[in-house]
Amino acid sequence: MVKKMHLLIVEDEVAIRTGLVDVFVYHGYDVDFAEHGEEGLRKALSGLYDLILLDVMLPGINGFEICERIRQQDRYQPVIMLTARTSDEDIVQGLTLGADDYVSKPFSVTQLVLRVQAVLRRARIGDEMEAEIHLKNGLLIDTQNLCAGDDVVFTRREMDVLEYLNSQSGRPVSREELLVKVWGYASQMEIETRTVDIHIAKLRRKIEQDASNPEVIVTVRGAGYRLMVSMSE
Amino acid sequence: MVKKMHLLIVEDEVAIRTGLVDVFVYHGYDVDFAEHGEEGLRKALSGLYDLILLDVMLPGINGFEICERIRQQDRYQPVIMLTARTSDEDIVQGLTLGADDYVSKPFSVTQLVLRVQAVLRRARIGDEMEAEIHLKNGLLIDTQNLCAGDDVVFTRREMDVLEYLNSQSGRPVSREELLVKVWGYASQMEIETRTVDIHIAKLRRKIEQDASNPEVIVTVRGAGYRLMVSMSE
DNA sequence: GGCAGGTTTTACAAAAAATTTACAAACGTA
DNA sequence: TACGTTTGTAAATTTTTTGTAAAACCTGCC
Repeated sequence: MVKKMHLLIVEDEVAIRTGLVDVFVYHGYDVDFAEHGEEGLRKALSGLYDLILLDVMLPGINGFEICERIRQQDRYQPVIMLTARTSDEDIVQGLTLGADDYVSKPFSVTQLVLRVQAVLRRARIGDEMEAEIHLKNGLLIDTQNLCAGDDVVFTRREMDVLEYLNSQSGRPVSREELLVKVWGYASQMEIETRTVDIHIAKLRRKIEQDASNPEVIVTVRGAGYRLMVSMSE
Repeated sequence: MVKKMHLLIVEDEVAIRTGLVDVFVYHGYDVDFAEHGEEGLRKALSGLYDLILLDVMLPGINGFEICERIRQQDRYQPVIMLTARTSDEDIVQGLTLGADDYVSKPFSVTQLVLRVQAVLRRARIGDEMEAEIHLKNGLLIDTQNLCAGDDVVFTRREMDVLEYLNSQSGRPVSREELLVKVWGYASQMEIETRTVDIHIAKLRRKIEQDASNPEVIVTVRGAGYRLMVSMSE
């Protein structure tokens, strides 16, 4: 079964925003939105979304800035820019700042849906999971067989967590992000569970030299967990 | 030794078709082709090809339809769609109908070769069926005669399962994959049958020393079943 | 029809995994 | 130091996955 894609729509005009939300919900996406630049930036940087639709003209921080900031954090986060301006300078700027596509208002809604799908598909191509993960402490994880070494075996969920942490290469990943990306929770809902912590604890018992003094899955207080992999590649 | 990959090219324009055939033959593929939709559909459904290149604009049945029919039969059959149309409708339809990739004409030939390679790599094909399977416990399976040793005989279905597990050389294979590849289930719909487990249990009773402690067909919980073959080759 | 061999469903038990709960410990901060 | 917050984790509980016996179901055959 294919997991629901999570979109973030950053758009201040109410009519357009609600329209877009409806359309994408109708098409089966999980949709969250932001009404101004600050909120947009904060949510965009949370790592919770598979794709971000970004209006250029926003009160507060503008779309270009947000896009630039996103790129600083995550080179691969898909972003599509929306704008009323049609001048070529904008397009160029949007692209050089790293948007994956650029749609001018007024746009056809089907058009936009299609572009979103295209960008998501393209993003998935470079998304192949690794067969092996080399941890900082030398342990070699076999992601296919859910094991490491001769006597360490992982459950499906544990491996999913490891793989996701690994895919974010060294960045601390929040519990919320894990719940969305690994567990498939919808991003908006209030979450009240400790299951992530429990899984981290179990993983640590399996992969750390000294589980009470973790060196591979490091806690970044207030931010999340961070996987330390071998530096040799 | 790696098996030659078999491609099917479904394309009505002679120039493009022969060009593509030449290119892929040059790159070491076994290539067959079809000139119109009906022939394409028939050949595509034969299950003989590792990958199908499908033009969208065809006389008779169009590429989308063919793709849809292929998907009904085999969820994992790799398909790449080719099209001259650049309208977004095509893209979306191709994607929702399940093509693995989508290349717009005019395309660069190297591009296309690369995409083909990428899709094939992802599809993990390339293992041929063997006449004999040497199991880890020394048992020698005669796949032609559906037997092993003097008094172990297999049913057709049991042998198909064994052969498919063997073709995936040590990788755990999920129930779902077995249902698609061996039973021919097509759908992405929720599957609700225990028949795979039952067949595994029967196989174990025939090939394992101690069926309640399997060493040849190993369960990888959360991932599937994995066949352990003799290491001497 | 009845039979035989093979396949699939059903039903239940056992095992494993996921999650909640509850409490303790660590941390940041005033 | 005292306080609220975040994190760690043992134990209990719930849910899911797996194994398998037995019954039901095919399908071709006499």
